[in-house]
Amino acid sequence: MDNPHHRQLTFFLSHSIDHTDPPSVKEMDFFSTSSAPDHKNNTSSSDTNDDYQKRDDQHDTHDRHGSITADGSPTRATDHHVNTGLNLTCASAGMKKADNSENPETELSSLENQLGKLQEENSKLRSVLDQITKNYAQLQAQLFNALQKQKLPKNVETKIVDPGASTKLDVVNNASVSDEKTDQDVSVYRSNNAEVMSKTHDRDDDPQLTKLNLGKQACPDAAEDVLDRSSSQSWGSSKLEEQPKTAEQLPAEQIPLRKARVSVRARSEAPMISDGCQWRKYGQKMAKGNPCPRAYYRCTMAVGCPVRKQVQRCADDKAVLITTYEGNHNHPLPPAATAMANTTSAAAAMLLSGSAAPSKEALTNSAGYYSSSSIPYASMATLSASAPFPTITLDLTQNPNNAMQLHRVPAGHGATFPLPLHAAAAGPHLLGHPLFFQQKLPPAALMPLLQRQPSSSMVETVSAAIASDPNFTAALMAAISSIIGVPRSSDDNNNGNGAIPGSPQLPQSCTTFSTN
DNA sequence: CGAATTTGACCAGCGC
DNA sequence: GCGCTGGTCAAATTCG
Repeated sequence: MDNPHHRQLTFFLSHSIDHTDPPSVKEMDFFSTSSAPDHKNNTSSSDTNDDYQKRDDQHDTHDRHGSITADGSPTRATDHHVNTGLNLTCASAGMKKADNSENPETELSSLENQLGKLQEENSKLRSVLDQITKNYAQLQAQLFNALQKQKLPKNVETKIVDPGASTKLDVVNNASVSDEKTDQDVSVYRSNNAEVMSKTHDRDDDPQLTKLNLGKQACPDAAEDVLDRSSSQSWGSSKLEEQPKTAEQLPAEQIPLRKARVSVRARSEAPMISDGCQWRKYGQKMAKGNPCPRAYYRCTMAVGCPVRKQVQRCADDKAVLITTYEGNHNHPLPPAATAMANTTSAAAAMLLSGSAAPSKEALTNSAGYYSSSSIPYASMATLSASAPFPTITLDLTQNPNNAMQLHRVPAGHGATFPLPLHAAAAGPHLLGHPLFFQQKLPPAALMPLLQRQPSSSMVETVSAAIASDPNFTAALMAAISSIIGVPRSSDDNNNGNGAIPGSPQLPQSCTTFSTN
């Protein structure tokens, strides 16, 4: 919104580090980001997008000064004000000085040539990025198709009305998760995955979505798309909305998904963690077994936004704030809110896809695999069936060595399967990957991902931040989702370090490191 | 005065 | 059918 190019700029900048870029790359709009020497380490939440815009304006002003000189303005003194600390600008200034004795028209044509090269370079980068995104989406769609053929020999409709087909879930969730609807919905989700992928490009008629698709990664997009359906329909239980038909009455692709909830546990003294969204409290209840009331909030950033969240303090440890998100936003989000939304969407998508796929043995096997590996910071995946909805919990209350735990709480008995997941080290690539729990994905297939784990410095940085500041939760989400959702929507122009009020911002290095 | 919050009532789902 | 519980509504209240 404020700066539609910001995300893209960040992407390019992060890659320009490793390459010998032509000066043109540095001179592009990247001024706004690279010219701010304090930007990388800027931890001020007041550094809003407006500030970036102001900086852009200032640089534009400088550029205009330069153009004045290029036009042969007699006031050559403006050359001395051009130095913004940018190499290219300096080089240009130096070049101008060197060309002072030459014809201004020659200088102008030279600048035009450079501009042309810049545009050409930008165009190439855009096309490369677009191509990568498309390839990723295609590969993911193919993978889902392959998994479908592997695990869904029956056609979708047959599967939906076949209660006996719930054995997959039963393996995971034990006998208590024989919920037929859950199985149906999950099955539909899985069957729709490929369709979701393809629809990523079917929505190009939406101007805004077209922008988003330019650089969107398929995984989070698919997750959000799926959850879009889930949220908009699952929350349709409201009296104000039309009741969805039963599974048997609807075509497979129209069957609403089972609600997936994403719960975030974080230590915080504040009554509510800041996630960048605007919420309105609409109810409060005393929940059974917890002396602390549960507060109900709905998103008020757009009329009809289906997203709800529940906030409650943990009965065992009242310092722990449990925030449960449900649904997906139907409107553009500010960077901070996008971060959280991406994270919860990715987690929910992973839950939905994973709950249908993994077997107990698979979890155990994978646990054995990972626990036998030398991956530090292993955590656990918890399966339970007490919840009416499959719930995934991002536990940020643990010690720094277990900065983030992943608990899957579908239904039942509270059985715990050891599934080491080091979200910070193994990377949100896995955390947000719907296939992470797929038992038929050989461990070897995950190795490349695991090998991409960031250095310990990243881990330590995040972990230390979490340990030192409970409000870091939202910022961590921003960092995670900045990786999961790279690149994100055009209005997400804060390098993934959304301006979360009261929350410290992640060093840019985190995002840059993980992206590469 | 409008927006946000509080709080009791209401409804639906579920288990007995 | 009844009671319990979770979730939502909406009038009343509070706040800025």
